[in-house]
Amino acid sequence: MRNISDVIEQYLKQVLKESQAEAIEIKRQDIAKRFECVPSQINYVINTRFTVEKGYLVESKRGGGGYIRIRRVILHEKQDVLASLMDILHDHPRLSEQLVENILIRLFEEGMLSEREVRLLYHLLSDEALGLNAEDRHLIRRQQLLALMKLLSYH
Amino acid sequence: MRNISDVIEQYLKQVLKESQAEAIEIKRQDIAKRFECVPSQINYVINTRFTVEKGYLVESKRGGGGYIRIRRVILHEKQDVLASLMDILHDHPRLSEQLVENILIRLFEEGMLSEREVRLLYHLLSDEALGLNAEDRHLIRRQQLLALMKLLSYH
DNA sequence: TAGTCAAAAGTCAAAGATGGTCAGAGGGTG
DNA sequence: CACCCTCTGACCATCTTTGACTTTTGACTA
Repeated sequence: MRNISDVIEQYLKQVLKESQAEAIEIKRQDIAKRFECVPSQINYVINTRFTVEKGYLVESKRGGGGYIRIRRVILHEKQDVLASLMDILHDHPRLSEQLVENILIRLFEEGMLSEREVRLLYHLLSDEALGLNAEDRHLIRRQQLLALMKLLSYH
Repeated sequence: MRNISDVIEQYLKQVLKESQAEAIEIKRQDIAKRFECVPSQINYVINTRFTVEKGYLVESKRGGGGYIRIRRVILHEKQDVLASLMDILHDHPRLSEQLVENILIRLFEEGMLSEREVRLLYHLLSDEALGLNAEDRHLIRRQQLLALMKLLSYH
């Protein structure tokens, strides 16, 4: 194998497969020692090989008893819908309440959000909830909608 | 289990559950001995795991016959839960990710949010979604949580 | 009754244990 | 040669553990 990142990637995927479970927990330090590399190499591998788009979810905790947990997830069938909605976000510098509503309703129609979830999210993203700093409202909405879509992109 | 704090947390919750009662009384020293740690470790566990927003109340007495009493707060009215959580929002100028998570989980435990809704909201309110403007993060979180609770109070 | 003492529990800050980030150096490939 | 991926290390953030010092309380004593 060409480089250590590929080796570590294969190793982690192997462990994940053998464990039968949908998730594994590792200690960054341990893996780094095993492959004789610096700890941040592990972050590099994770950031480049275990992304959401590739079907992985990573959580971690610092401090004593810390860990990195890698979870295998199944991607949602409607990636195309999400992609097109993200294009829309990209095309609109201003994310008005109206636009947010349209996007949420679209997600509902595609079966990706329940009616209650739409109501809930719309309420949180409303002008009223977000407050007066009109500039930032559009920014926050964009970021939160992106976070939403990232979450919806897998089961 | 990863670290002693988690172990002690589990132990106390187990005792609480088995006792049937809504409160248990422990001796700090005894618990510390049982888990071979310093007594102040118990305070750490209590301060980080048995917080008000998680639905626990802790009282204690020093001196001879001293004790620590941990009580699971059971509120029967949704309005009471929401009111107490709003008090908590009010008491915390900084709304960390951790606090937000605790509050959302509490709402789940009280039957006011589904698990999926918790995940959804948690992602929208995470540091990652809100971006680096640490100043405003706390403000946005407060406003959106208040909006959420207002919506939930209509039911 | 007031004072003293020992037995709890509380506080807090430092040390320890992890993981995260980022920018720059290093290397391989078209 | 240019560019993109990889690797490294210094510095940062967060959570846990520890211990010295403080406060509170009740019992015993003068």
